[in-house]
Amino acid sequence: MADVAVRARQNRKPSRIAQERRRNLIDAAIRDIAAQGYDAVTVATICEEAGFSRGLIGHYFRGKDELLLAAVKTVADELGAAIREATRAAAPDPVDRLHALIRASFTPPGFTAETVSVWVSLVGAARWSPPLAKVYRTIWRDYRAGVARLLARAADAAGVPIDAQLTALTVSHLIEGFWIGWAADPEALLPEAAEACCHRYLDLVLGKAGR
Amino acid sequence: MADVAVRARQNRKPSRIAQERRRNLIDAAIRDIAAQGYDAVTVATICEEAGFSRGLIGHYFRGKDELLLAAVKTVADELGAAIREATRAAAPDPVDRLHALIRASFTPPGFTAETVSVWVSLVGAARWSPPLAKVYRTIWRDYRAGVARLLARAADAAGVPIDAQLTALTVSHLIEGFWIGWAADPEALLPEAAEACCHRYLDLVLGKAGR
Amino acid sequence: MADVAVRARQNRKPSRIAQERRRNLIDAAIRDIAAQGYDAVTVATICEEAGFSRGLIGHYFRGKDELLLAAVKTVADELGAAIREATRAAAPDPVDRLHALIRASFTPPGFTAETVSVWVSLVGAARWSPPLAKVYRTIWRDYRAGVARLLARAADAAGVPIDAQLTALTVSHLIEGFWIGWAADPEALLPEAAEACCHRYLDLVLGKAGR
Amino acid sequence: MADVAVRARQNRKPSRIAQERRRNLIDAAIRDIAAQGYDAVTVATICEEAGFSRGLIGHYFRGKDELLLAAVKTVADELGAAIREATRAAAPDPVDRLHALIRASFTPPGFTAETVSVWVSLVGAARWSPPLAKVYRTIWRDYRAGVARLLARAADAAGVPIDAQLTALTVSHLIEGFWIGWAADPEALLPEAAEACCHRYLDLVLGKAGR
DNA sequence: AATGAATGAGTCTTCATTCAT
DNA sequence: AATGAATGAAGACTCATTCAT
Repeated sequence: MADVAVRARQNRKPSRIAQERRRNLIDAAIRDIAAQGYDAVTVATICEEAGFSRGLIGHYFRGKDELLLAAVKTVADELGAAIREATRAAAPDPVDRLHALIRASFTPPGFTAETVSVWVSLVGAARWSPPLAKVYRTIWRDYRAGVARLLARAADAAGVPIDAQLTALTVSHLIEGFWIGWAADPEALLPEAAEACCHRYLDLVLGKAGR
Repeated sequence: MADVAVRARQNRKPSRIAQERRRNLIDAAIRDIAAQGYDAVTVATICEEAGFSRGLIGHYFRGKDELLLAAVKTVADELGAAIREATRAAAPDPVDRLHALIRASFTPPGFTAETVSVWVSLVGAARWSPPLAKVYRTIWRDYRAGVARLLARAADAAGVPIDAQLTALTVSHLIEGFWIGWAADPEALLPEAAEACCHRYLDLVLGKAGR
Repeated sequence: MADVAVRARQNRKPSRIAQERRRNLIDAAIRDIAAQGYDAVTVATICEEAGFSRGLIGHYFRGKDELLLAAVKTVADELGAAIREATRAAAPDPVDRLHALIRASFTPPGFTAETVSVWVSLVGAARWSPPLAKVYRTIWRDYRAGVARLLARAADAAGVPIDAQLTALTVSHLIEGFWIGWAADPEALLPEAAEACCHRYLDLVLGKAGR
Repeated sequence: MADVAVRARQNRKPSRIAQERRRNLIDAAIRDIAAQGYDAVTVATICEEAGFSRGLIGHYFRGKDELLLAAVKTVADELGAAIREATRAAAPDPVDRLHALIRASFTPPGFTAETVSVWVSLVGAARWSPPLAKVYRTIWRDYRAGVARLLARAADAAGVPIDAQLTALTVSHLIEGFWIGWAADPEALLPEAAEACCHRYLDLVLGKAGR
């Protein structure tokens, strides 16, 4: 059974090549989702995109669903990492960090056509797919918690009394709303404009002008 | 050819029964999308949900895609109408109207599991489907224009200088962000909380406290 | 889901046509097993044999396995019925009935290339397939019980003390052994010879000469 | 070409290691057939069972079919040998030898789960596979001839006039019937009971009581 | 107007086989 | 000698669509 082989490889020590192939396929899946849309993605198109034969997928994943889930997870992880990284790289001031977080949310590598496309797929399917729902919830919780922490500190420093939880909720969904809007109609919404709106909101909520 | 029949019915004068059947199928499609997710709907499940046989769809729609498109259009239209209606029903004061618009965005009949589910499907597929993209753009343009108009008047009345376009963009996507978030994980986000966040933002941007 | 349709049809009232199609496909499957061997049977070959398209199977069976199981059950049922019928049709004397049972085991309609081929498939797969094992056990239990009952009465009438259970076991497996042998190498074993051997054994065990 | 290598190894002088590997694979195939059923065996499962990698099979066999055929042949040979051996080891009296033959047919090493499983596979496929048919015919002919010879001598010694050919046919298929029955439903048929039935039949046919 | 029987293209999955290392 | 990565053909299954009744 292929199952056995897959599990053996996954549990023990995925060989270098196995890891590489999994990554090849995941990357191809991500590109394919971005290029054709989640619904149009096919085992055949993914493998072609990856430059391998159709059958290969069976060696490294239990099936199409597992590959797609892995792709979504990968994007979610890297997205989280990119934003965390950018935030950390900013000045220690919480306000600067929040602006850095916003900037990272609308510039590569966190924000790319691929990332957003996969994110939209995730969002669209999470409600009916427990595994996807879990991925969504995980990244979302971390994201919002980070924003809330920074907001609390920023408000404290600025002497502005805010509800950090609700404000974090607002910031998070504002960003998500722009993502979604951009995904649906990229020509109608410049990432720069979206980013500007978010910066403005932050300034506004922290009492630094900007409307 | 069935084509002829379809066109005849659609172009000339859709008989009462024809209109009713189309509506039956559209409603069933909407319910089905909400119940099973966009990817899982099939002609068979829709027709079963509608209480008709599989073959009926061919009499009233050119195919599955056309039915689904009609369903999305219907939701979009009714959503727009519901919000316009609620806005119009509010006091003439632009601020009140804006708050009414927000409230209508998170309460039935504009906001329901069905509406949101279909909306998510629309958003997720618009990028790769020109017809869906058109639907999305149309409703979005109207929505944003309405918000911008009200915002401009409200800011004027309040004597607060704001960029009505950018603020309208922000409000729109904030609401959309909450919609999407609720769709993906309904248990993590109460519509009431989302609505509250939007009201707050409005107050904030119009200089009426609230953080 | 096709499932729903299938179940609806199966549970409520399989329409005339549905019953007919199921039977068409079952018969085709039986012919196909006999013609090509169990391992070579394919959804495509069955449907072609039945004169229908590949997709039809999905309308009337949950899948290939269910169809094959139905085919085996059908053969088992008809085999049992054929033998019971022939036995019943014989003179009331238990010895006559036993000889009739043996004759029926080696002449149509109980004994045909189709019947035997399917039987061999059943036997070969029963050990690893619970559903097939159940079919096997059911028919076998009935068969053996019938033989044992007749044997007991026959021995009683003849005044010969025999162990009806063990003798029934012997008769049953003797017949089965001939079936299997004929299936494996039809040219090396005439059904008439096999039948003769069984009659002989019966005579022998009932004290009526024959070696 | 691998062909050349294979042929070279097979035709000229299979090296010690080559012989050993072939045997390893054959044994693994036999175990696998017994464990999972003929239909479920796979090159992958066989090689895993053997403790080697998937690719090894290509070095020692032309393909899966050849390996399976070799496995069946091996079982057939060893089965024949085991029974011949047991028969030969018995007292020279033909009756004793016949009983020894029967005993050997229901006790290891001739009769094991592996042997019987493979035998069932052979029987089930022989009709549609000339090579398997040949294996079946060969072993069967020898077996029956041996039984017939012993029977003739035994009947002669006992002064009982029997048709040695037909009786040998009966004995052979009786045993085969029990094998098959045990294979299909091991829990319903004790090998001891089967053996007892065969001994009884022998006694009966040779005029030594037992019913 | 409505049904549902039938089709067949499209997709996923399995697996024997090949072959470079 | 052995590995295991890769292939691609074959098969089962799904499902939108057609059409006779």
